[in-house]
Amino acid sequence: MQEKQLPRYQQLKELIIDKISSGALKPLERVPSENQLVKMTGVSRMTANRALRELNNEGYLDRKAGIGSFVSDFKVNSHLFEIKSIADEVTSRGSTYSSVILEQSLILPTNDLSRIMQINGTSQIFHIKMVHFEDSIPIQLEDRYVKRGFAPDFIKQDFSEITPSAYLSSISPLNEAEQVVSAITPSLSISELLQMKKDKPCLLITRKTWVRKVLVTYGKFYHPGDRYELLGNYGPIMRKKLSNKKHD
Amino acid sequence: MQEKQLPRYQQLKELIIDKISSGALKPLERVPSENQLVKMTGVSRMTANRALRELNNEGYLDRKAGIGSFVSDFKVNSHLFEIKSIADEVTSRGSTYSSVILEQSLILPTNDLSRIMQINGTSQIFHIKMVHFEDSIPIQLEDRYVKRGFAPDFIKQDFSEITPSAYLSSISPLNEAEQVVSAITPSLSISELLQMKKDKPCLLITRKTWVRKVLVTYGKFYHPGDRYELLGNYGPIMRKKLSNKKHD
DNA sequence: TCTAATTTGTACGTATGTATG
DNA sequence: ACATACATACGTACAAATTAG
Repeated sequence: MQEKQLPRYQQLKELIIDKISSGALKPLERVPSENQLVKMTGVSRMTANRALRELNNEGYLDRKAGIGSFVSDFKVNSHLFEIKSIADEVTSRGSTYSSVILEQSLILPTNDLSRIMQINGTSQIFHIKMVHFEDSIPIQLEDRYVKRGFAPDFIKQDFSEITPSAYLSSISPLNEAEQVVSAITPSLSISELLQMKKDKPCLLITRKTWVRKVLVTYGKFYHPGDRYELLGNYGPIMRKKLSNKKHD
Repeated sequence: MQEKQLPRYQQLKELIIDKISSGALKPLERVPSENQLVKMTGVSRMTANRALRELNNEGYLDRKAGIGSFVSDFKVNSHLFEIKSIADEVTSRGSTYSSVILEQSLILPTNDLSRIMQINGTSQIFHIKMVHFEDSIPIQLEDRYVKRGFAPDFIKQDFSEITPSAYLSSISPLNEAEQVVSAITPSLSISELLQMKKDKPCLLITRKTWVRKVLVTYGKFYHPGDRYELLGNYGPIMRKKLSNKKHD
């Protein structure tokens, strides 16, 4: 039903979020200024200001006085989700990142997989399996499935250059994620790939991500329990912005 | 140095956050209305509105048109931190919660502990050790230290009635937290307390919480890997408010 | 049911300051 | 010096929700 219309600042926000989600506005691109929004939509400048200011607070935009408002790049988005690219994580610790690709293919999903990814069993999906290293020591086994329509060129990418996570974020900012963290005893093959001693535990992160309410990826990420920790900060600490980017 | 003064709406926000953090304003208590803030501080109503509105968005306050603005209760705060009381978690799944207390005492910290908790080695601190059960099956071993000054009556509490987490939140909303999640092989004693099979992994959460920039608790939470998962949602899903509370 | 008072929510208009190019 | 763009602040107005009488 929804007879009632949303407030104008909210309509403006959703208009812009939609453009970001659909890819019409890409990371680092300029969004209309407050005054442009005034001319375009007829709202007052304070209303346009509120829309852009709140989008900034929510991490969708980066704004700078005298410059303009820009769509956040995927780093900021991943910060929003507390999900960082593993390569960034490693290099930010001052270590050397490397990777080995075990599989990169287009496959038919199993029954379980087609159910989880909410697709027809006859639609092919991408599968990537790779190990990520920090200073030549394995720290993550990535086993990920990607919906074909979302990233048609997934199979052609060189994932030793850009991680799947970073590549997917570059296509379109992911706007929803769910992850489950658990501790497991790894299978023999996983244990070997991660060069773990027998009977040592694994930290397993199972993650789904959505774009515009459509599930686009499903992945399992295995970490050696004694070589990896998942860190979370909550509270005012979060309120730090990095930036120092060039625009245009 | 900070010659430059903060914007007035920000000063107002910090004024109110300080009162919440210090306990001068407790959960569910009324905060001054916009018009009262106008009279008290001389700002315009829109400035007072912005301060209260942002505190609402950040989860510090619950506002209702026609009623007023109130400090969020600890449930909302824990939502902010993504840290729920284990008892709530269990009962919200429809299971029965119970617990066994192993230790509840005032102790002298070890060297490591006094360093971690940033206190003098001669100051006593509280120690609680207990097991939490879901339908009589152990799901968490809690091993927590609490600074004495923060909760002087900690030792007298009946933690079979209220969990340490809920009790601490009731004293003062925690406004900062850090947690590290890892997978470990539990020691024999932990493995027995959690009724785990030999060599099964544990999910270990090590958590520190602060109030007003002062570390008040440090705890380790052990979960059987096959009976516990840590769930995180990120994105627009988070934007749900429950409420239905009585005010006055 | 009606009215009035209070409180929040939204919207507009205006003004001034600061940062950038 | 000037134009552009964001940041803050004040003032006003009306609407919607709630409570008190």
